[in-house]
Amino acid sequence: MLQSEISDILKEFNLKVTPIRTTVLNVLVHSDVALSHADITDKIGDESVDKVTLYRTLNTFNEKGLIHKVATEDRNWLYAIMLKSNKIPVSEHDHAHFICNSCEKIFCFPVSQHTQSGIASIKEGFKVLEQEIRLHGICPACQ
Amino acid sequence: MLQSEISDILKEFNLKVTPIRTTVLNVLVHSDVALSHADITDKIGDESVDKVTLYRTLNTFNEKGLIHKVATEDRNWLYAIMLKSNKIPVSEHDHAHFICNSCEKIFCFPVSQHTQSGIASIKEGFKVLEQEIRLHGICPACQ
DNA sequence: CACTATTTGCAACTTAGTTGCAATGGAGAT
DNA sequence: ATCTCCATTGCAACTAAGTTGCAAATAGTG
Repeated sequence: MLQSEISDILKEFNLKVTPIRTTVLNVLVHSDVALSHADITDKIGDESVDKVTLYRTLNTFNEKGLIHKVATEDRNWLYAIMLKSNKIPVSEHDHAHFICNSCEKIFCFPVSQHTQSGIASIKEGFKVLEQEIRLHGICPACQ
Repeated sequence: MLQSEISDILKEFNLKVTPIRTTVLNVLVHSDVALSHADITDKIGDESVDKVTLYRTLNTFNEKGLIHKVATEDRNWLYAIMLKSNKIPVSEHDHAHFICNSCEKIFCFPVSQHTQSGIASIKEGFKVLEQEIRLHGICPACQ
């Protein structure tokens, strides 16, 4: 993905284009798994980013619907962008997370309407507005 | 539920019967929603329990499969027991959590095999071993 | 270029949860 | 009932993730 496309995404979400935001978004766009604050810090590597700034950047992205947060089993946050095939991020309320028991990576992908409908009326009297499905197992790379 | 039944559950899970465990299990058994460490401390009230002991008690219960932990959106742990109709706890890998957007209570209930099957093969190459479904919405009491 | 609102960096703080260790106590054996 | 051993408990100090306040820097607009 070109640098200009990263900028375009930021502009589309009404965010000022800054070096940090570009760097962070770039990392997220090129990852197929959800990343923690520490993962992102590592990936950025050299030109170290202040931890507070990174938290704020991620929270801003999340508030604008550009990425979303997943709380892990060990009570950390993971952050992931969801891109449609055309590389434009979509904000999605209904999605699934697959957590690999072996490598502990978290994969994130949308869930079909068809799969959702089966769950929608689980219990009398509970009005379901959005949902997340967490799957634990073994990812293709670890099998 | 009688005090002797609480003891029986502990024994059944190979846990020594102690006053603290009895108290904590009693609180969990009588709650229809998942409780945080702080919730449990509050419910116990007077005869204050050391926070470390409570964490250890909850983790022990969790390891033995007597209760299970849910990570909340605000990165706290909630703890819940799952009872079958006959009031014997079941250790269940596949279950759903319903989080009320209004009162923020978390309800926990098993998911039918039928509902599960729809999700099991979401993505090629991912071997699903267990799953959790999170539903966000409005609980009956808040409608 | 100049101006303003937003973003960034630093230091200090908060809070959930953990670790180490000594004291206590449950429950099976005698 | 008492002894003994090992699991459990309580306390203090610690860790680590994430937040807050504030001053300095900077994007974007005219």
